[in-house]
Amino acid sequence: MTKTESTQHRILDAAEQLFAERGFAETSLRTITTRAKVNLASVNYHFGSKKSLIQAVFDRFLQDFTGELSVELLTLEQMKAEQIDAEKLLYALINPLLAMDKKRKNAISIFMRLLGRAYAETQGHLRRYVTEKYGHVLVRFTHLFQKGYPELTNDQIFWRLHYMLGSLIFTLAGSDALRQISEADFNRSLLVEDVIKEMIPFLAAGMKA
Amino acid sequence: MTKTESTQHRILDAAEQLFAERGFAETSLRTITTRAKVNLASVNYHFGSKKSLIQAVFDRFLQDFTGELSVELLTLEQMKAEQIDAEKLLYALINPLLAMDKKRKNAISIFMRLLGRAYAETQGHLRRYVTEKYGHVLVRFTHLFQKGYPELTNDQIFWRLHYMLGSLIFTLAGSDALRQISEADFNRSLLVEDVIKEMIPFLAAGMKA
DNA sequence: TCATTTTCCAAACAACTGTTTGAAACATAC
DNA sequence: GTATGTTTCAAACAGTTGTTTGGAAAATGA
Repeated sequence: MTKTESTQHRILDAAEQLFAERGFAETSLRTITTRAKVNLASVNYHFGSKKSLIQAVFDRFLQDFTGELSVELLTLEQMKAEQIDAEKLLYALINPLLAMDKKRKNAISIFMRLLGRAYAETQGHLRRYVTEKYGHVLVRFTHLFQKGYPELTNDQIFWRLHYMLGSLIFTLAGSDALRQISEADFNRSLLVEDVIKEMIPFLAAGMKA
Repeated sequence: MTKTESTQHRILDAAEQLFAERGFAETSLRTITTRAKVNLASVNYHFGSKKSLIQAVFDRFLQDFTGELSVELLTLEQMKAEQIDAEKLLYALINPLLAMDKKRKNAISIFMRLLGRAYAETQGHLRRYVTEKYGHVLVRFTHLFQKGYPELTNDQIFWRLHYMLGSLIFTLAGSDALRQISEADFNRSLLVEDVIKEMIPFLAAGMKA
């Protein structure tokens, strides 16, 4: 148990945490390799470059997430249009997230932060990489949304999807910090799952509006 | 007309645009001073440091925004509880934004990008600076929300406010890019105002849920 | 006009960045 | 054992970063 992990694994673990905390440009390879307790040169040896390391971090998360999301979408795709509603669509996104969080501590927060940073990367390398490699799953989600709510125009679907993602990413990315604020102000503790469950009615109401 | 602006003004203009586009760490002082057509040393001369320059950029935006927001809140604060609803609260935020956008081109997109980046700054220097200096306006907004919807718990108010901000910031920060996607996919042009008006029913429904 | 303060500017500074190198250490197979 | 391929490591590389410096230029006030 807790065997010494491989160098690549250790680098990925340290990198994803530091990238989520500080951002890509603000995290130097020396910080990563120090935390991972590996030699500086091993990043370039195993991953080629810092850019490739960033992509590798995303790949590990997104393969896991999109895999589970695809299963959720498959069951929804077999339903009739009347059976599809906003809540079911939301849970198709949230269930894979919660599953990730069970396997790895703070996975949701880290993952959402990374997504937020990828989105902020307006120069777009990373955003393009992510959408080109994993965009097809989002397209399937969009089609289910249209199927469940045929009275909405394509534009409305498109934008409401982004409003929803905005709430999700923004809130869950900051859930650590926000939870602390909430605990200080209202003197009660909150779990990520509680925060998410609080979101469902808000988002569902908006999607149906 | 179009007199040569002061050095500080030119630096602020170049900086806010570049910070919004690329981020703080990704934007060097040399890039800023080149675009502003001023000497490199003038940033440290006029602002002291890069960090102070970032704060100055935020100050210029936030003084403008919170000033106008405060006026909107004042009229709401004179209303009876029954008159306050989600739509009015949303317009209290949105009207100052639209006013800014009229004065300065793409101001909404730039402003929201900056806010998103400040929020992502989890180390927190900037976030703390912003909340400490301008947080009281947000507190007034929260109180109005509570007044209008007394059936909601403090927790619900707190979180729904953040869901709303997430949608707003996320969507409007990327509105340039998203508008392009939307125009390509659905072959119709959109204005920022249209995007915002699309958001109102979504957000209002969620807040009332 | 002269004296004083403010602003500008080219050059240099030390610190840090991602990446490369070549040899050492290790592992694997024969 | 030797030979072969893989992985680690300290050191150095060239480039970029924010900041400082000291003198020139401009502006200000008497």
